[in-house]
Amino acid sequence: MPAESSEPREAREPGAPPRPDLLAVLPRITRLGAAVSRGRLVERAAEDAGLGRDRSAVGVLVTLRTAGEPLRIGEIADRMQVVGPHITRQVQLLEKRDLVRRVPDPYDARARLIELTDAGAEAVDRYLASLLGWFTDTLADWPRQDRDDLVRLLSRFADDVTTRLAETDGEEN
Amino acid sequence: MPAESSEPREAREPGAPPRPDLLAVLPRITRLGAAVSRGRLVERAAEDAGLGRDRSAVGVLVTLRTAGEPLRIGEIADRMQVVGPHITRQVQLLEKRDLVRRVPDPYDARARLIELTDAGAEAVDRYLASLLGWFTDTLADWPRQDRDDLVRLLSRFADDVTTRLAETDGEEN
DNA sequence: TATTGTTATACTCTATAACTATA
DNA sequence: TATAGTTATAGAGTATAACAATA
Repeated sequence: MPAESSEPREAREPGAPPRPDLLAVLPRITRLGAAVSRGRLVERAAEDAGLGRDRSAVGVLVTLRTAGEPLRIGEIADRMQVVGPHITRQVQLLEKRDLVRRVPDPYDARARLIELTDAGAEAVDRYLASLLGWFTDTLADWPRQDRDDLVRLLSRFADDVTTRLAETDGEEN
Repeated sequence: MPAESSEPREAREPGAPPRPDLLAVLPRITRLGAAVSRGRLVERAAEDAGLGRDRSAVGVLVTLRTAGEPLRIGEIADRMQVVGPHITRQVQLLEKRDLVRRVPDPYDARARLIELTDAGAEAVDRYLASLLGWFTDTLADWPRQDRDDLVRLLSRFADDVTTRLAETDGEEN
């Protein structure tokens, strides 16, 4: 690993050329995002799990599954970073397919809690097993240390970016 | 690989069961992707650089910039992983704004090469400096070793996933 | 006949606006 | 009056189909 010398941060003026390694990462990340979000991997995992082709609806199920408890419409929307009406429609479709159900919120009669049915929980578990299995297989040849480092650093990176992004977006108004 | 395709999917039996830390990474990555792709960070960087709000068009400019040379419509589409007609329209819009121009392809009269104008090159450089600067700032507090590891591992991960995804998508047809 | 690109059209995902019911 | 959710509508981004020109 060549520990090339580069100057510490903060020496960044507008218009200054970005670091070459960052510039090289950008197209890779973009391609990765496009391949996963528009490619057939996710779609096929969803179909194999009996979830059909609706990516947004799958997102709702995964959100409920990782939450581990019933959530309100607004909470799902927040976690998925989309607006409420979008979730309303997805939940309606999922309800028709008996993958989720609505139960009253004991603390607020305006709201309903969205809950996975048994069928929904089983389907989303099959989906996650398939998808995560694919990534596990992809990383199978990596040294354990590298895998652990990737998971650790990527998690921290995602958290840092999300946090800073929320601040940045907020202070603009 | 003649690949008996009666059971190509769901080839996930032995190997490695999905690890819990992977399950924890998934929502983070999803949120990161949503925040970057739908949030205001990219949009604002593009506006500051004088590129307007059109994300796809910005993608075309970045693709040309990182390629370092004029590209054909089909080549841009391949690199962005979208279909040709989409690029045709983006390039038409960019041409109207004098950010790119078309020049004849000396080797094939059917094709044109798409080339950044000076104005286009300057704008995309401002955009990239702004965007990458934001990420550099976000990583500013990280230990040097962690930053280097992240860039290295994330690049390799993106390459591995993209490669394997291309194989997987391909063998399905 | 195959390939490059364009035109026209349709679909998916998500947002905004206006509204209802409860707090 | 403010909040949770719904209905209806609009927009951005991308795909598919049919076609033109050149190889």
